[in-house]
Amino acid sequence: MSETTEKSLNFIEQIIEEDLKNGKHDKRIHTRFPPEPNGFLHIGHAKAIYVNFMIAQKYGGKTNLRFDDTNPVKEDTKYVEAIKRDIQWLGFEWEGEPLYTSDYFGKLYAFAQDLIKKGLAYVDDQSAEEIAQQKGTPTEPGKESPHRSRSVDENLDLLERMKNGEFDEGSHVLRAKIDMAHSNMHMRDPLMYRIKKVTHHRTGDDWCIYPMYDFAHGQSDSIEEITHSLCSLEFEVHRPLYNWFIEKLEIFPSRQIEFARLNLNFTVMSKRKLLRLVEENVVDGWDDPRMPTISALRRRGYTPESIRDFAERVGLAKRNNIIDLGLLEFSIRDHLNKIAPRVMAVLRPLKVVITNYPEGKTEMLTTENNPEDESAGTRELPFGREIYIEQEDFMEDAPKKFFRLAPGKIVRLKSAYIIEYVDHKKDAVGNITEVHVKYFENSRSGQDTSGIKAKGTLHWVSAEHAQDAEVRMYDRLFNDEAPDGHKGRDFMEFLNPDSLEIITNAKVEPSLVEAKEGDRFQFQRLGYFCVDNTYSEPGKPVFNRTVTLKDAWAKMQKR
RNA sequence: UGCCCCAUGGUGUAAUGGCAACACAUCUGGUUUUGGUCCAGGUAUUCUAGGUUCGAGUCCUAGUGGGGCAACCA
Repeated sequence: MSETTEKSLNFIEQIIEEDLKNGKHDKRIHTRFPPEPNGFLHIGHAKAIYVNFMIAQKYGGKTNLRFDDTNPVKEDTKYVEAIKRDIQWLGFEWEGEPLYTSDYFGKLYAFAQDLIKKGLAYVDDQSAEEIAQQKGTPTEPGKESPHRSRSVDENLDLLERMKNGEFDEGSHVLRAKIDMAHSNMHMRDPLMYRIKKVTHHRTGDDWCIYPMYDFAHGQSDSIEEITHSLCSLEFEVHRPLYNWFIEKLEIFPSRQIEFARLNLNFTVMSKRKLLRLVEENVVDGWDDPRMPTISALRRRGYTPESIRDFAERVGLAKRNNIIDLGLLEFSIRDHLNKIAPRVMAVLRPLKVVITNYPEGKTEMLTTENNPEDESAGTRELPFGREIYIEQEDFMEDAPKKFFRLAPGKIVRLKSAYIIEYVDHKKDAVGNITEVHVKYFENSRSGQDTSGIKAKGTLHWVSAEHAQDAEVRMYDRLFNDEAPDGHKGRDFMEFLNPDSLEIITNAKVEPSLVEAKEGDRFQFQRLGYFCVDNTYSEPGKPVFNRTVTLKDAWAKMQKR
């Protein structure tokens, strides 16, 4: 037996294990993920998806995918497709076919009739304004509607006529009869149905009335016999109403449990704000790699594994939280470090001439594809008299701790030779245009007999063989930790003007020309990059920077 | 000034009345043909005040602080 360090349970797992112990629901566990198809899924949803699917998986249960489509004004089939794709990409499989709240419109209508018959619901023909006014405030009780005590038959008839489209939008609603003085605002005769003469993406024009969230969600859970209905903290105050409907309708008692949603610093997460970024063309669309959406993370080069790992690491509790973006970056670096092939790419090329290397000679050098993974094998890299190195890897006046190329310095070219500075040239305005070095012939990688110790190692590409490539350097969209956390200031004020830098003349090793959409690489010493799925063309890949490498040198320079 | 929820290092999450720990971040050092990875180590934590108890981060009360609730949205 191996020693397994027992991982402690989160509060939902504790509830579930208690239920299991008590034999509740015949020890069955069934969760659901209930998105409204009115926008794209983001990293916050990824956590909710992870929580729902992993908890069911852990206890041998099932997870439904249910589209909460009760408001046809905002919903659309195109979002249904995007949501399904994102969940599958994350690696989760829902039980059976996707479900829809709209599938239950008939049952919900019957539930409404049932409540009317029990004297627990009534049709109100006041305006939205009047109803809002009578609702009271958190500190003052509300007033009862003058229509509150209509007869069962009259209510039944009015509801029927609402359904049949005999009334205008806004003229009538169905309300639950609970308590207009209740301390919980949601219990003050909440709306159950409103008239909307709008075509629904699935039921078409079958219905003129649509149920409100509170009269749809819990009952849908119940119809599907969901045992544990997990949702975010904001629905905590809805729980008494959720339970009220279930109790009065005498239907399957699903249990709602709330947990804290994910918040990330340096970003915004609300659909409304993300939509604004898209509509005002601040970004390139919902899947712009700077967005926190699942589709953007995918395009940026994040792996499903890394997002699941992140969701695991952020934990699960009821405390409001703001997760450091650095944790997400840790998760993707950690995964990519293990799987991404290392390649040579120079973003800002500086020509280096090896003056003692034979002109016209090309030799092939062997380099490992991934030092973390022996099975990744090796490949050949062409080397010649002229190469490109990174501009920032040469300094005319270098400080002591600069372990790169500079007057008087010796460095190793990764997988190639050790070189020594000889000379450099500048243009009229003082830019360095070319560096001359000499190489040590007996220092070739793998067969180094020179005995020379080089302090630094540089990445490079052969000038003759290098290919031009476009590289998109993405950075955080906002330069403020909480862009939407400043009272009286718009989050757009905190946009990072440098969130995208497009480099069109990067030099990459020849093998990269064949890179395909979605391929991920580590550009040696620079970071992780992947082939963009939108701008790339066959033979002309465009690379997105997923994340930089950790950079101790940059950190040192800041100090 | 009503109701509900929450409070543990910088950020998250554990400790289920019995030695406050883990991850990320941060700092030192080592290894290294990536200033990456890896390895070793350090800094740093129970909101306040009472109470219960042999013993409280944990239970109780009050306070303080944070969040949520008054859409014909979900």
